[in-house]
Amino acid sequence: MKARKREARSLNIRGNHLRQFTIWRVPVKTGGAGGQLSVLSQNTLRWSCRTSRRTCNSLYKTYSKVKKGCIMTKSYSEESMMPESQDASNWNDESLGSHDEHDKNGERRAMKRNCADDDEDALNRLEDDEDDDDDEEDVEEEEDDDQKPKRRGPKKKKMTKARLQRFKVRRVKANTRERNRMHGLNDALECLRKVVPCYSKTQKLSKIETLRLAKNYIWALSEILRSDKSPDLMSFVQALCKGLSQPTTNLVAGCLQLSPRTFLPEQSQELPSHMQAASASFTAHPYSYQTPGLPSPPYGTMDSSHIFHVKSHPYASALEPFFETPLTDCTSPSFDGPLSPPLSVNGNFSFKHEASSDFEKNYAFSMHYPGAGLAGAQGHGSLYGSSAQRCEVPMETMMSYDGHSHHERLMNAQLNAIFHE
DNA sequence: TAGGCCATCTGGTCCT
DNA sequence: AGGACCAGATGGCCTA
Repeated sequence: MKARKREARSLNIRGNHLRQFTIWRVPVKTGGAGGQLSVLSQNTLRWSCRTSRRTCNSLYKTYSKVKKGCIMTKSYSEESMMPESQDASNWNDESLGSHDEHDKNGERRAMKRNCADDDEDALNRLEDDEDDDDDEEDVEEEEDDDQKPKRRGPKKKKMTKARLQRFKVRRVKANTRERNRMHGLNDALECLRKVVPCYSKTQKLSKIETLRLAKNYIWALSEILRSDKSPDLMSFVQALCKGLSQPTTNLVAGCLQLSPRTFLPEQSQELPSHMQAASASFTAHPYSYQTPGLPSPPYGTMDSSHIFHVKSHPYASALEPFFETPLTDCTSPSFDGPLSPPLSVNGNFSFKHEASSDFEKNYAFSMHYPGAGLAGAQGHGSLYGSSAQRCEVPMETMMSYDGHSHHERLMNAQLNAIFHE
């Protein structure tokens, strides 16, 4: 590594005033932030970085290889404009390196790896640790009488070897439970992804976007029930996309074969007058539905590859103004992932699966599908007409529905439903 | 290089 | 004591 000896100065780190250590400026281009490799002592190096935590860690991994056998510590500061002369004791400080016997993070990471690979192996390793502990004295609670005020209340029991082992085993089991719990949560979220009006296997909605879209979807369906009339497509999609990030909006637009430009609020003033009127009929609501200003990830601009294209549609000419590209354009790259539940604003359409998919093998049925998905299955179905129109598929079936092999047919059905009045 | 998203670990809190 | 739940911390992966 090329480092330039810069200067010698004193520094106060964690109350320890270090004098006359050498700073090596590491040539890292971080928009003026940069990093410094400080030689605190003969065998102690310190990586300081005026960047974000993520960048600091990344850079640390690179520059920690500079001098093997040394104790490496690192620190970072989010304030990239911090003057160089500023005391680094204010920086977020943490210790790293296997040489640091107080390295809690290193131990945590090691435990993480063990448990992630195999809990049994981790437990075996803990047993090995237990063997190692036999050579040591019992671990007692850390006491710094000079540094910290004495605690009130009952003293903690001494951490005997047996207690330590039980603690470790308990921790491993708790990690397993927590992992499983999060997996269950993710499974439920995946189910939710499949019942909101936008689903793609290759471009999954993020967790937060899935929740936002689901909330919007529920609200939009509720509004339909409340007003007892079908909204227009534009206002419905507007309601769906409120507060969503640009990529998610694009995805929803793609699922509906719309151009996001035609319904995004910021572009609404550019819409033709009849579209604005249509939007107002749905968005002006006594509940004063508001999505708080949510930060949208800087994913970039609209990606036309997400836009659905259908081969033909009976309402193509009527829909033409809403679409970014001609509906008859079948040469454009098609949307990789279709909708999961067929989206219907009024829930009047029906479709039948043909015996050509994996889905058919497991779910042979013909049903009238109220686009509400969950809502339709649970209670909104009766509001969409006779019992014959209700979804009579068990919830488990609904939740595991996967319509990837029918996306074009479903899309046609959806559009048919949306504009069938 | 920055930042978003995610999985995982961890310790605290609450409840049984 | 132990399980469920939660939030913070961390590193990996990915994209702009």
